[in-house]
Amino acid sequence: MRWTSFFSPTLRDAPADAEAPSHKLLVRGGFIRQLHSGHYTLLPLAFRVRKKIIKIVEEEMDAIGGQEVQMPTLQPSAIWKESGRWESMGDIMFRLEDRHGGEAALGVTAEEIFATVASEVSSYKQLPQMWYQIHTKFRDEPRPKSGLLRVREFTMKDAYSFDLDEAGLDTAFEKQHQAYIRIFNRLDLDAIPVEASSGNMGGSDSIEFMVQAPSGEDDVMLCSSCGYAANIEKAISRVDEVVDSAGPDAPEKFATPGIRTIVALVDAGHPANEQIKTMVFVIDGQVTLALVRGDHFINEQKLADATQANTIRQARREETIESLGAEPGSLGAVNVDNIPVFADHALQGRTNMTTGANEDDFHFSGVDIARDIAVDEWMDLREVQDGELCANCGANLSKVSTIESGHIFKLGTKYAETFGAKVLDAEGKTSPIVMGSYGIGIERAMATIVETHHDDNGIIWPISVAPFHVVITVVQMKDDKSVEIAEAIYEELTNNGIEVLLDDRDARAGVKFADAELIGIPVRITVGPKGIADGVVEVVDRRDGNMNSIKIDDVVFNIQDRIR
RNA sequence: CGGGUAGUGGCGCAGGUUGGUAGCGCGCCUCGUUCGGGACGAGGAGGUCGUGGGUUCAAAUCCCGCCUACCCGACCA
Repeated sequence: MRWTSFFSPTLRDAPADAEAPSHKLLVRGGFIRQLHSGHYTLLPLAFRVRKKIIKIVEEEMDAIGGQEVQMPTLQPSAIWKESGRWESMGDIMFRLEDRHGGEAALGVTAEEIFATVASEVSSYKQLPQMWYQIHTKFRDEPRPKSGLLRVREFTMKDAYSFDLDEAGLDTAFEKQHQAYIRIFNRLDLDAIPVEASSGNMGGSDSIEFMVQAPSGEDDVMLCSSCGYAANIEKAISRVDEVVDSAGPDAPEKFATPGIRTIVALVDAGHPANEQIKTMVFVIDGQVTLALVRGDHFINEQKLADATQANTIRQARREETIESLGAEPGSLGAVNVDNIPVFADHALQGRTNMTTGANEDDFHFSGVDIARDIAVDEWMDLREVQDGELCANCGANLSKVSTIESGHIFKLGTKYAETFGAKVLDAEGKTSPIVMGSYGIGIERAMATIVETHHDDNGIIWPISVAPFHVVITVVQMKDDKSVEIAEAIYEELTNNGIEVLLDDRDARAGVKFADAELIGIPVRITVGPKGIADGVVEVVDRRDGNMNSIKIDDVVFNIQDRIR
């Protein structure tokens, strides 16, 4: 490709509203342009990178027996209603009506459709199966941001496995896990597999592949000593024990005028770890209390997971007042029996604690949880904090910000049962197919690579996904000899299957160098009169800037060697 | 959804409080001189000032509504 006929509108300045490095560089480099919030046009450069990522993903999926298919993106509401996710997907789903008033949605993910197709499998002899597609997904994110990192329309590789039993699922899951490791290696992404919450996918185990980056939105707890790694929505740690002093025979109400927070109550002589923090949620329409220790923090996803909630939100002030009779700040679970109460494990067996009295400006002290609070269920609700101790080995946990690059789920039989995907086993018994689901966001992977592969001058693509392998910079377009040699090298490299961008623009060398570095081509060949006089061209490595003078006759071999 | 900021040529911005018919840098086009790290000179092209309404002789500027984008939050009970 010749630069003069290639569309790559580079900019000197990044748009003012870009924040993340990948956002700035992809816009500046002429890879992408925004159409509106969360929707981007992929220009030729980005499209080339996307294609390469897709190819790698396809090769690794095919290598573990994946069969590529394509499902419709416009989907009828019926299948989503059957699985219950027409409700539980909530506002994330783009919904629309056709001319007959039929409800439909744009695909967010495709478990329902794949399970529907899998209902044609009727014998265990046809299993296992593994199907995947690379297709557009639509998600009406509450807040698209950071260029390609969080968008509303994107390409996703979603794979689905179908097995006779749990053991088969384990095998498929492990194959995917290994394939993911290979994919991220080839993308040069240092992805850490972590234990994760399954969200509203349902199912048991799930593993996320997380890439550390400052612009990441997901927090992960890592143990440097034993390797424990978990999403903060799932992570656990050692809890420091508190020894309670003996309390009274019954809770004692006391006045706390103006005291509305844990901190204020600490100032009044009640240590935070001797308080009960009471939060009010509405879970699937039901007002519910969630309790954690005063110095702990609740993780809402943990509550959602533990209660298998479809929808969960914090209660509005009016709802709180109506159901408990007091304003936030004076809430508690003592004597509450008409509302479900869920409590964090760290509160189990605690006595002589302080909590709100459900009466404005009053609290209880001397609360014995077992005696005074009707806990309906104990669960893990506490969010691990940076620096807490690893539950496995006791070393320090550190909290790192990461980008979720892949997620694999063991789904179990939920979708198969709903959509009648069942087979007869060897004994002639009917059994539901056991499914797994495995996703990678293609454009997010692209942006993540930029997040982790750039310097002050621009992007540094790994060879495996670079839009071109080589850029030939002709320093002096007016120098016929330079042009002639550049053309010859261009032709020979191209004939050898190497992707070359020939910078034949009549621009100053500085401009050409800067653009080549900005768009991040891994290898640059500089052809100019200075080198030609000595019979050489310069070959520069984008990563380290190292420059080698190479004899013109040797340059093709040299390049082949580099990009192998 | 809540809070904040901002919409003026392709990109970055000024102008606005004090209304008078739009400007700067970069980029783009032409010519010339230059030419190994974002050149210089001369001459050009390009803007319904987000949008609808209002006030006024006159609105980018003042007033009201709406739209859009970005940032923070949507845990501190």
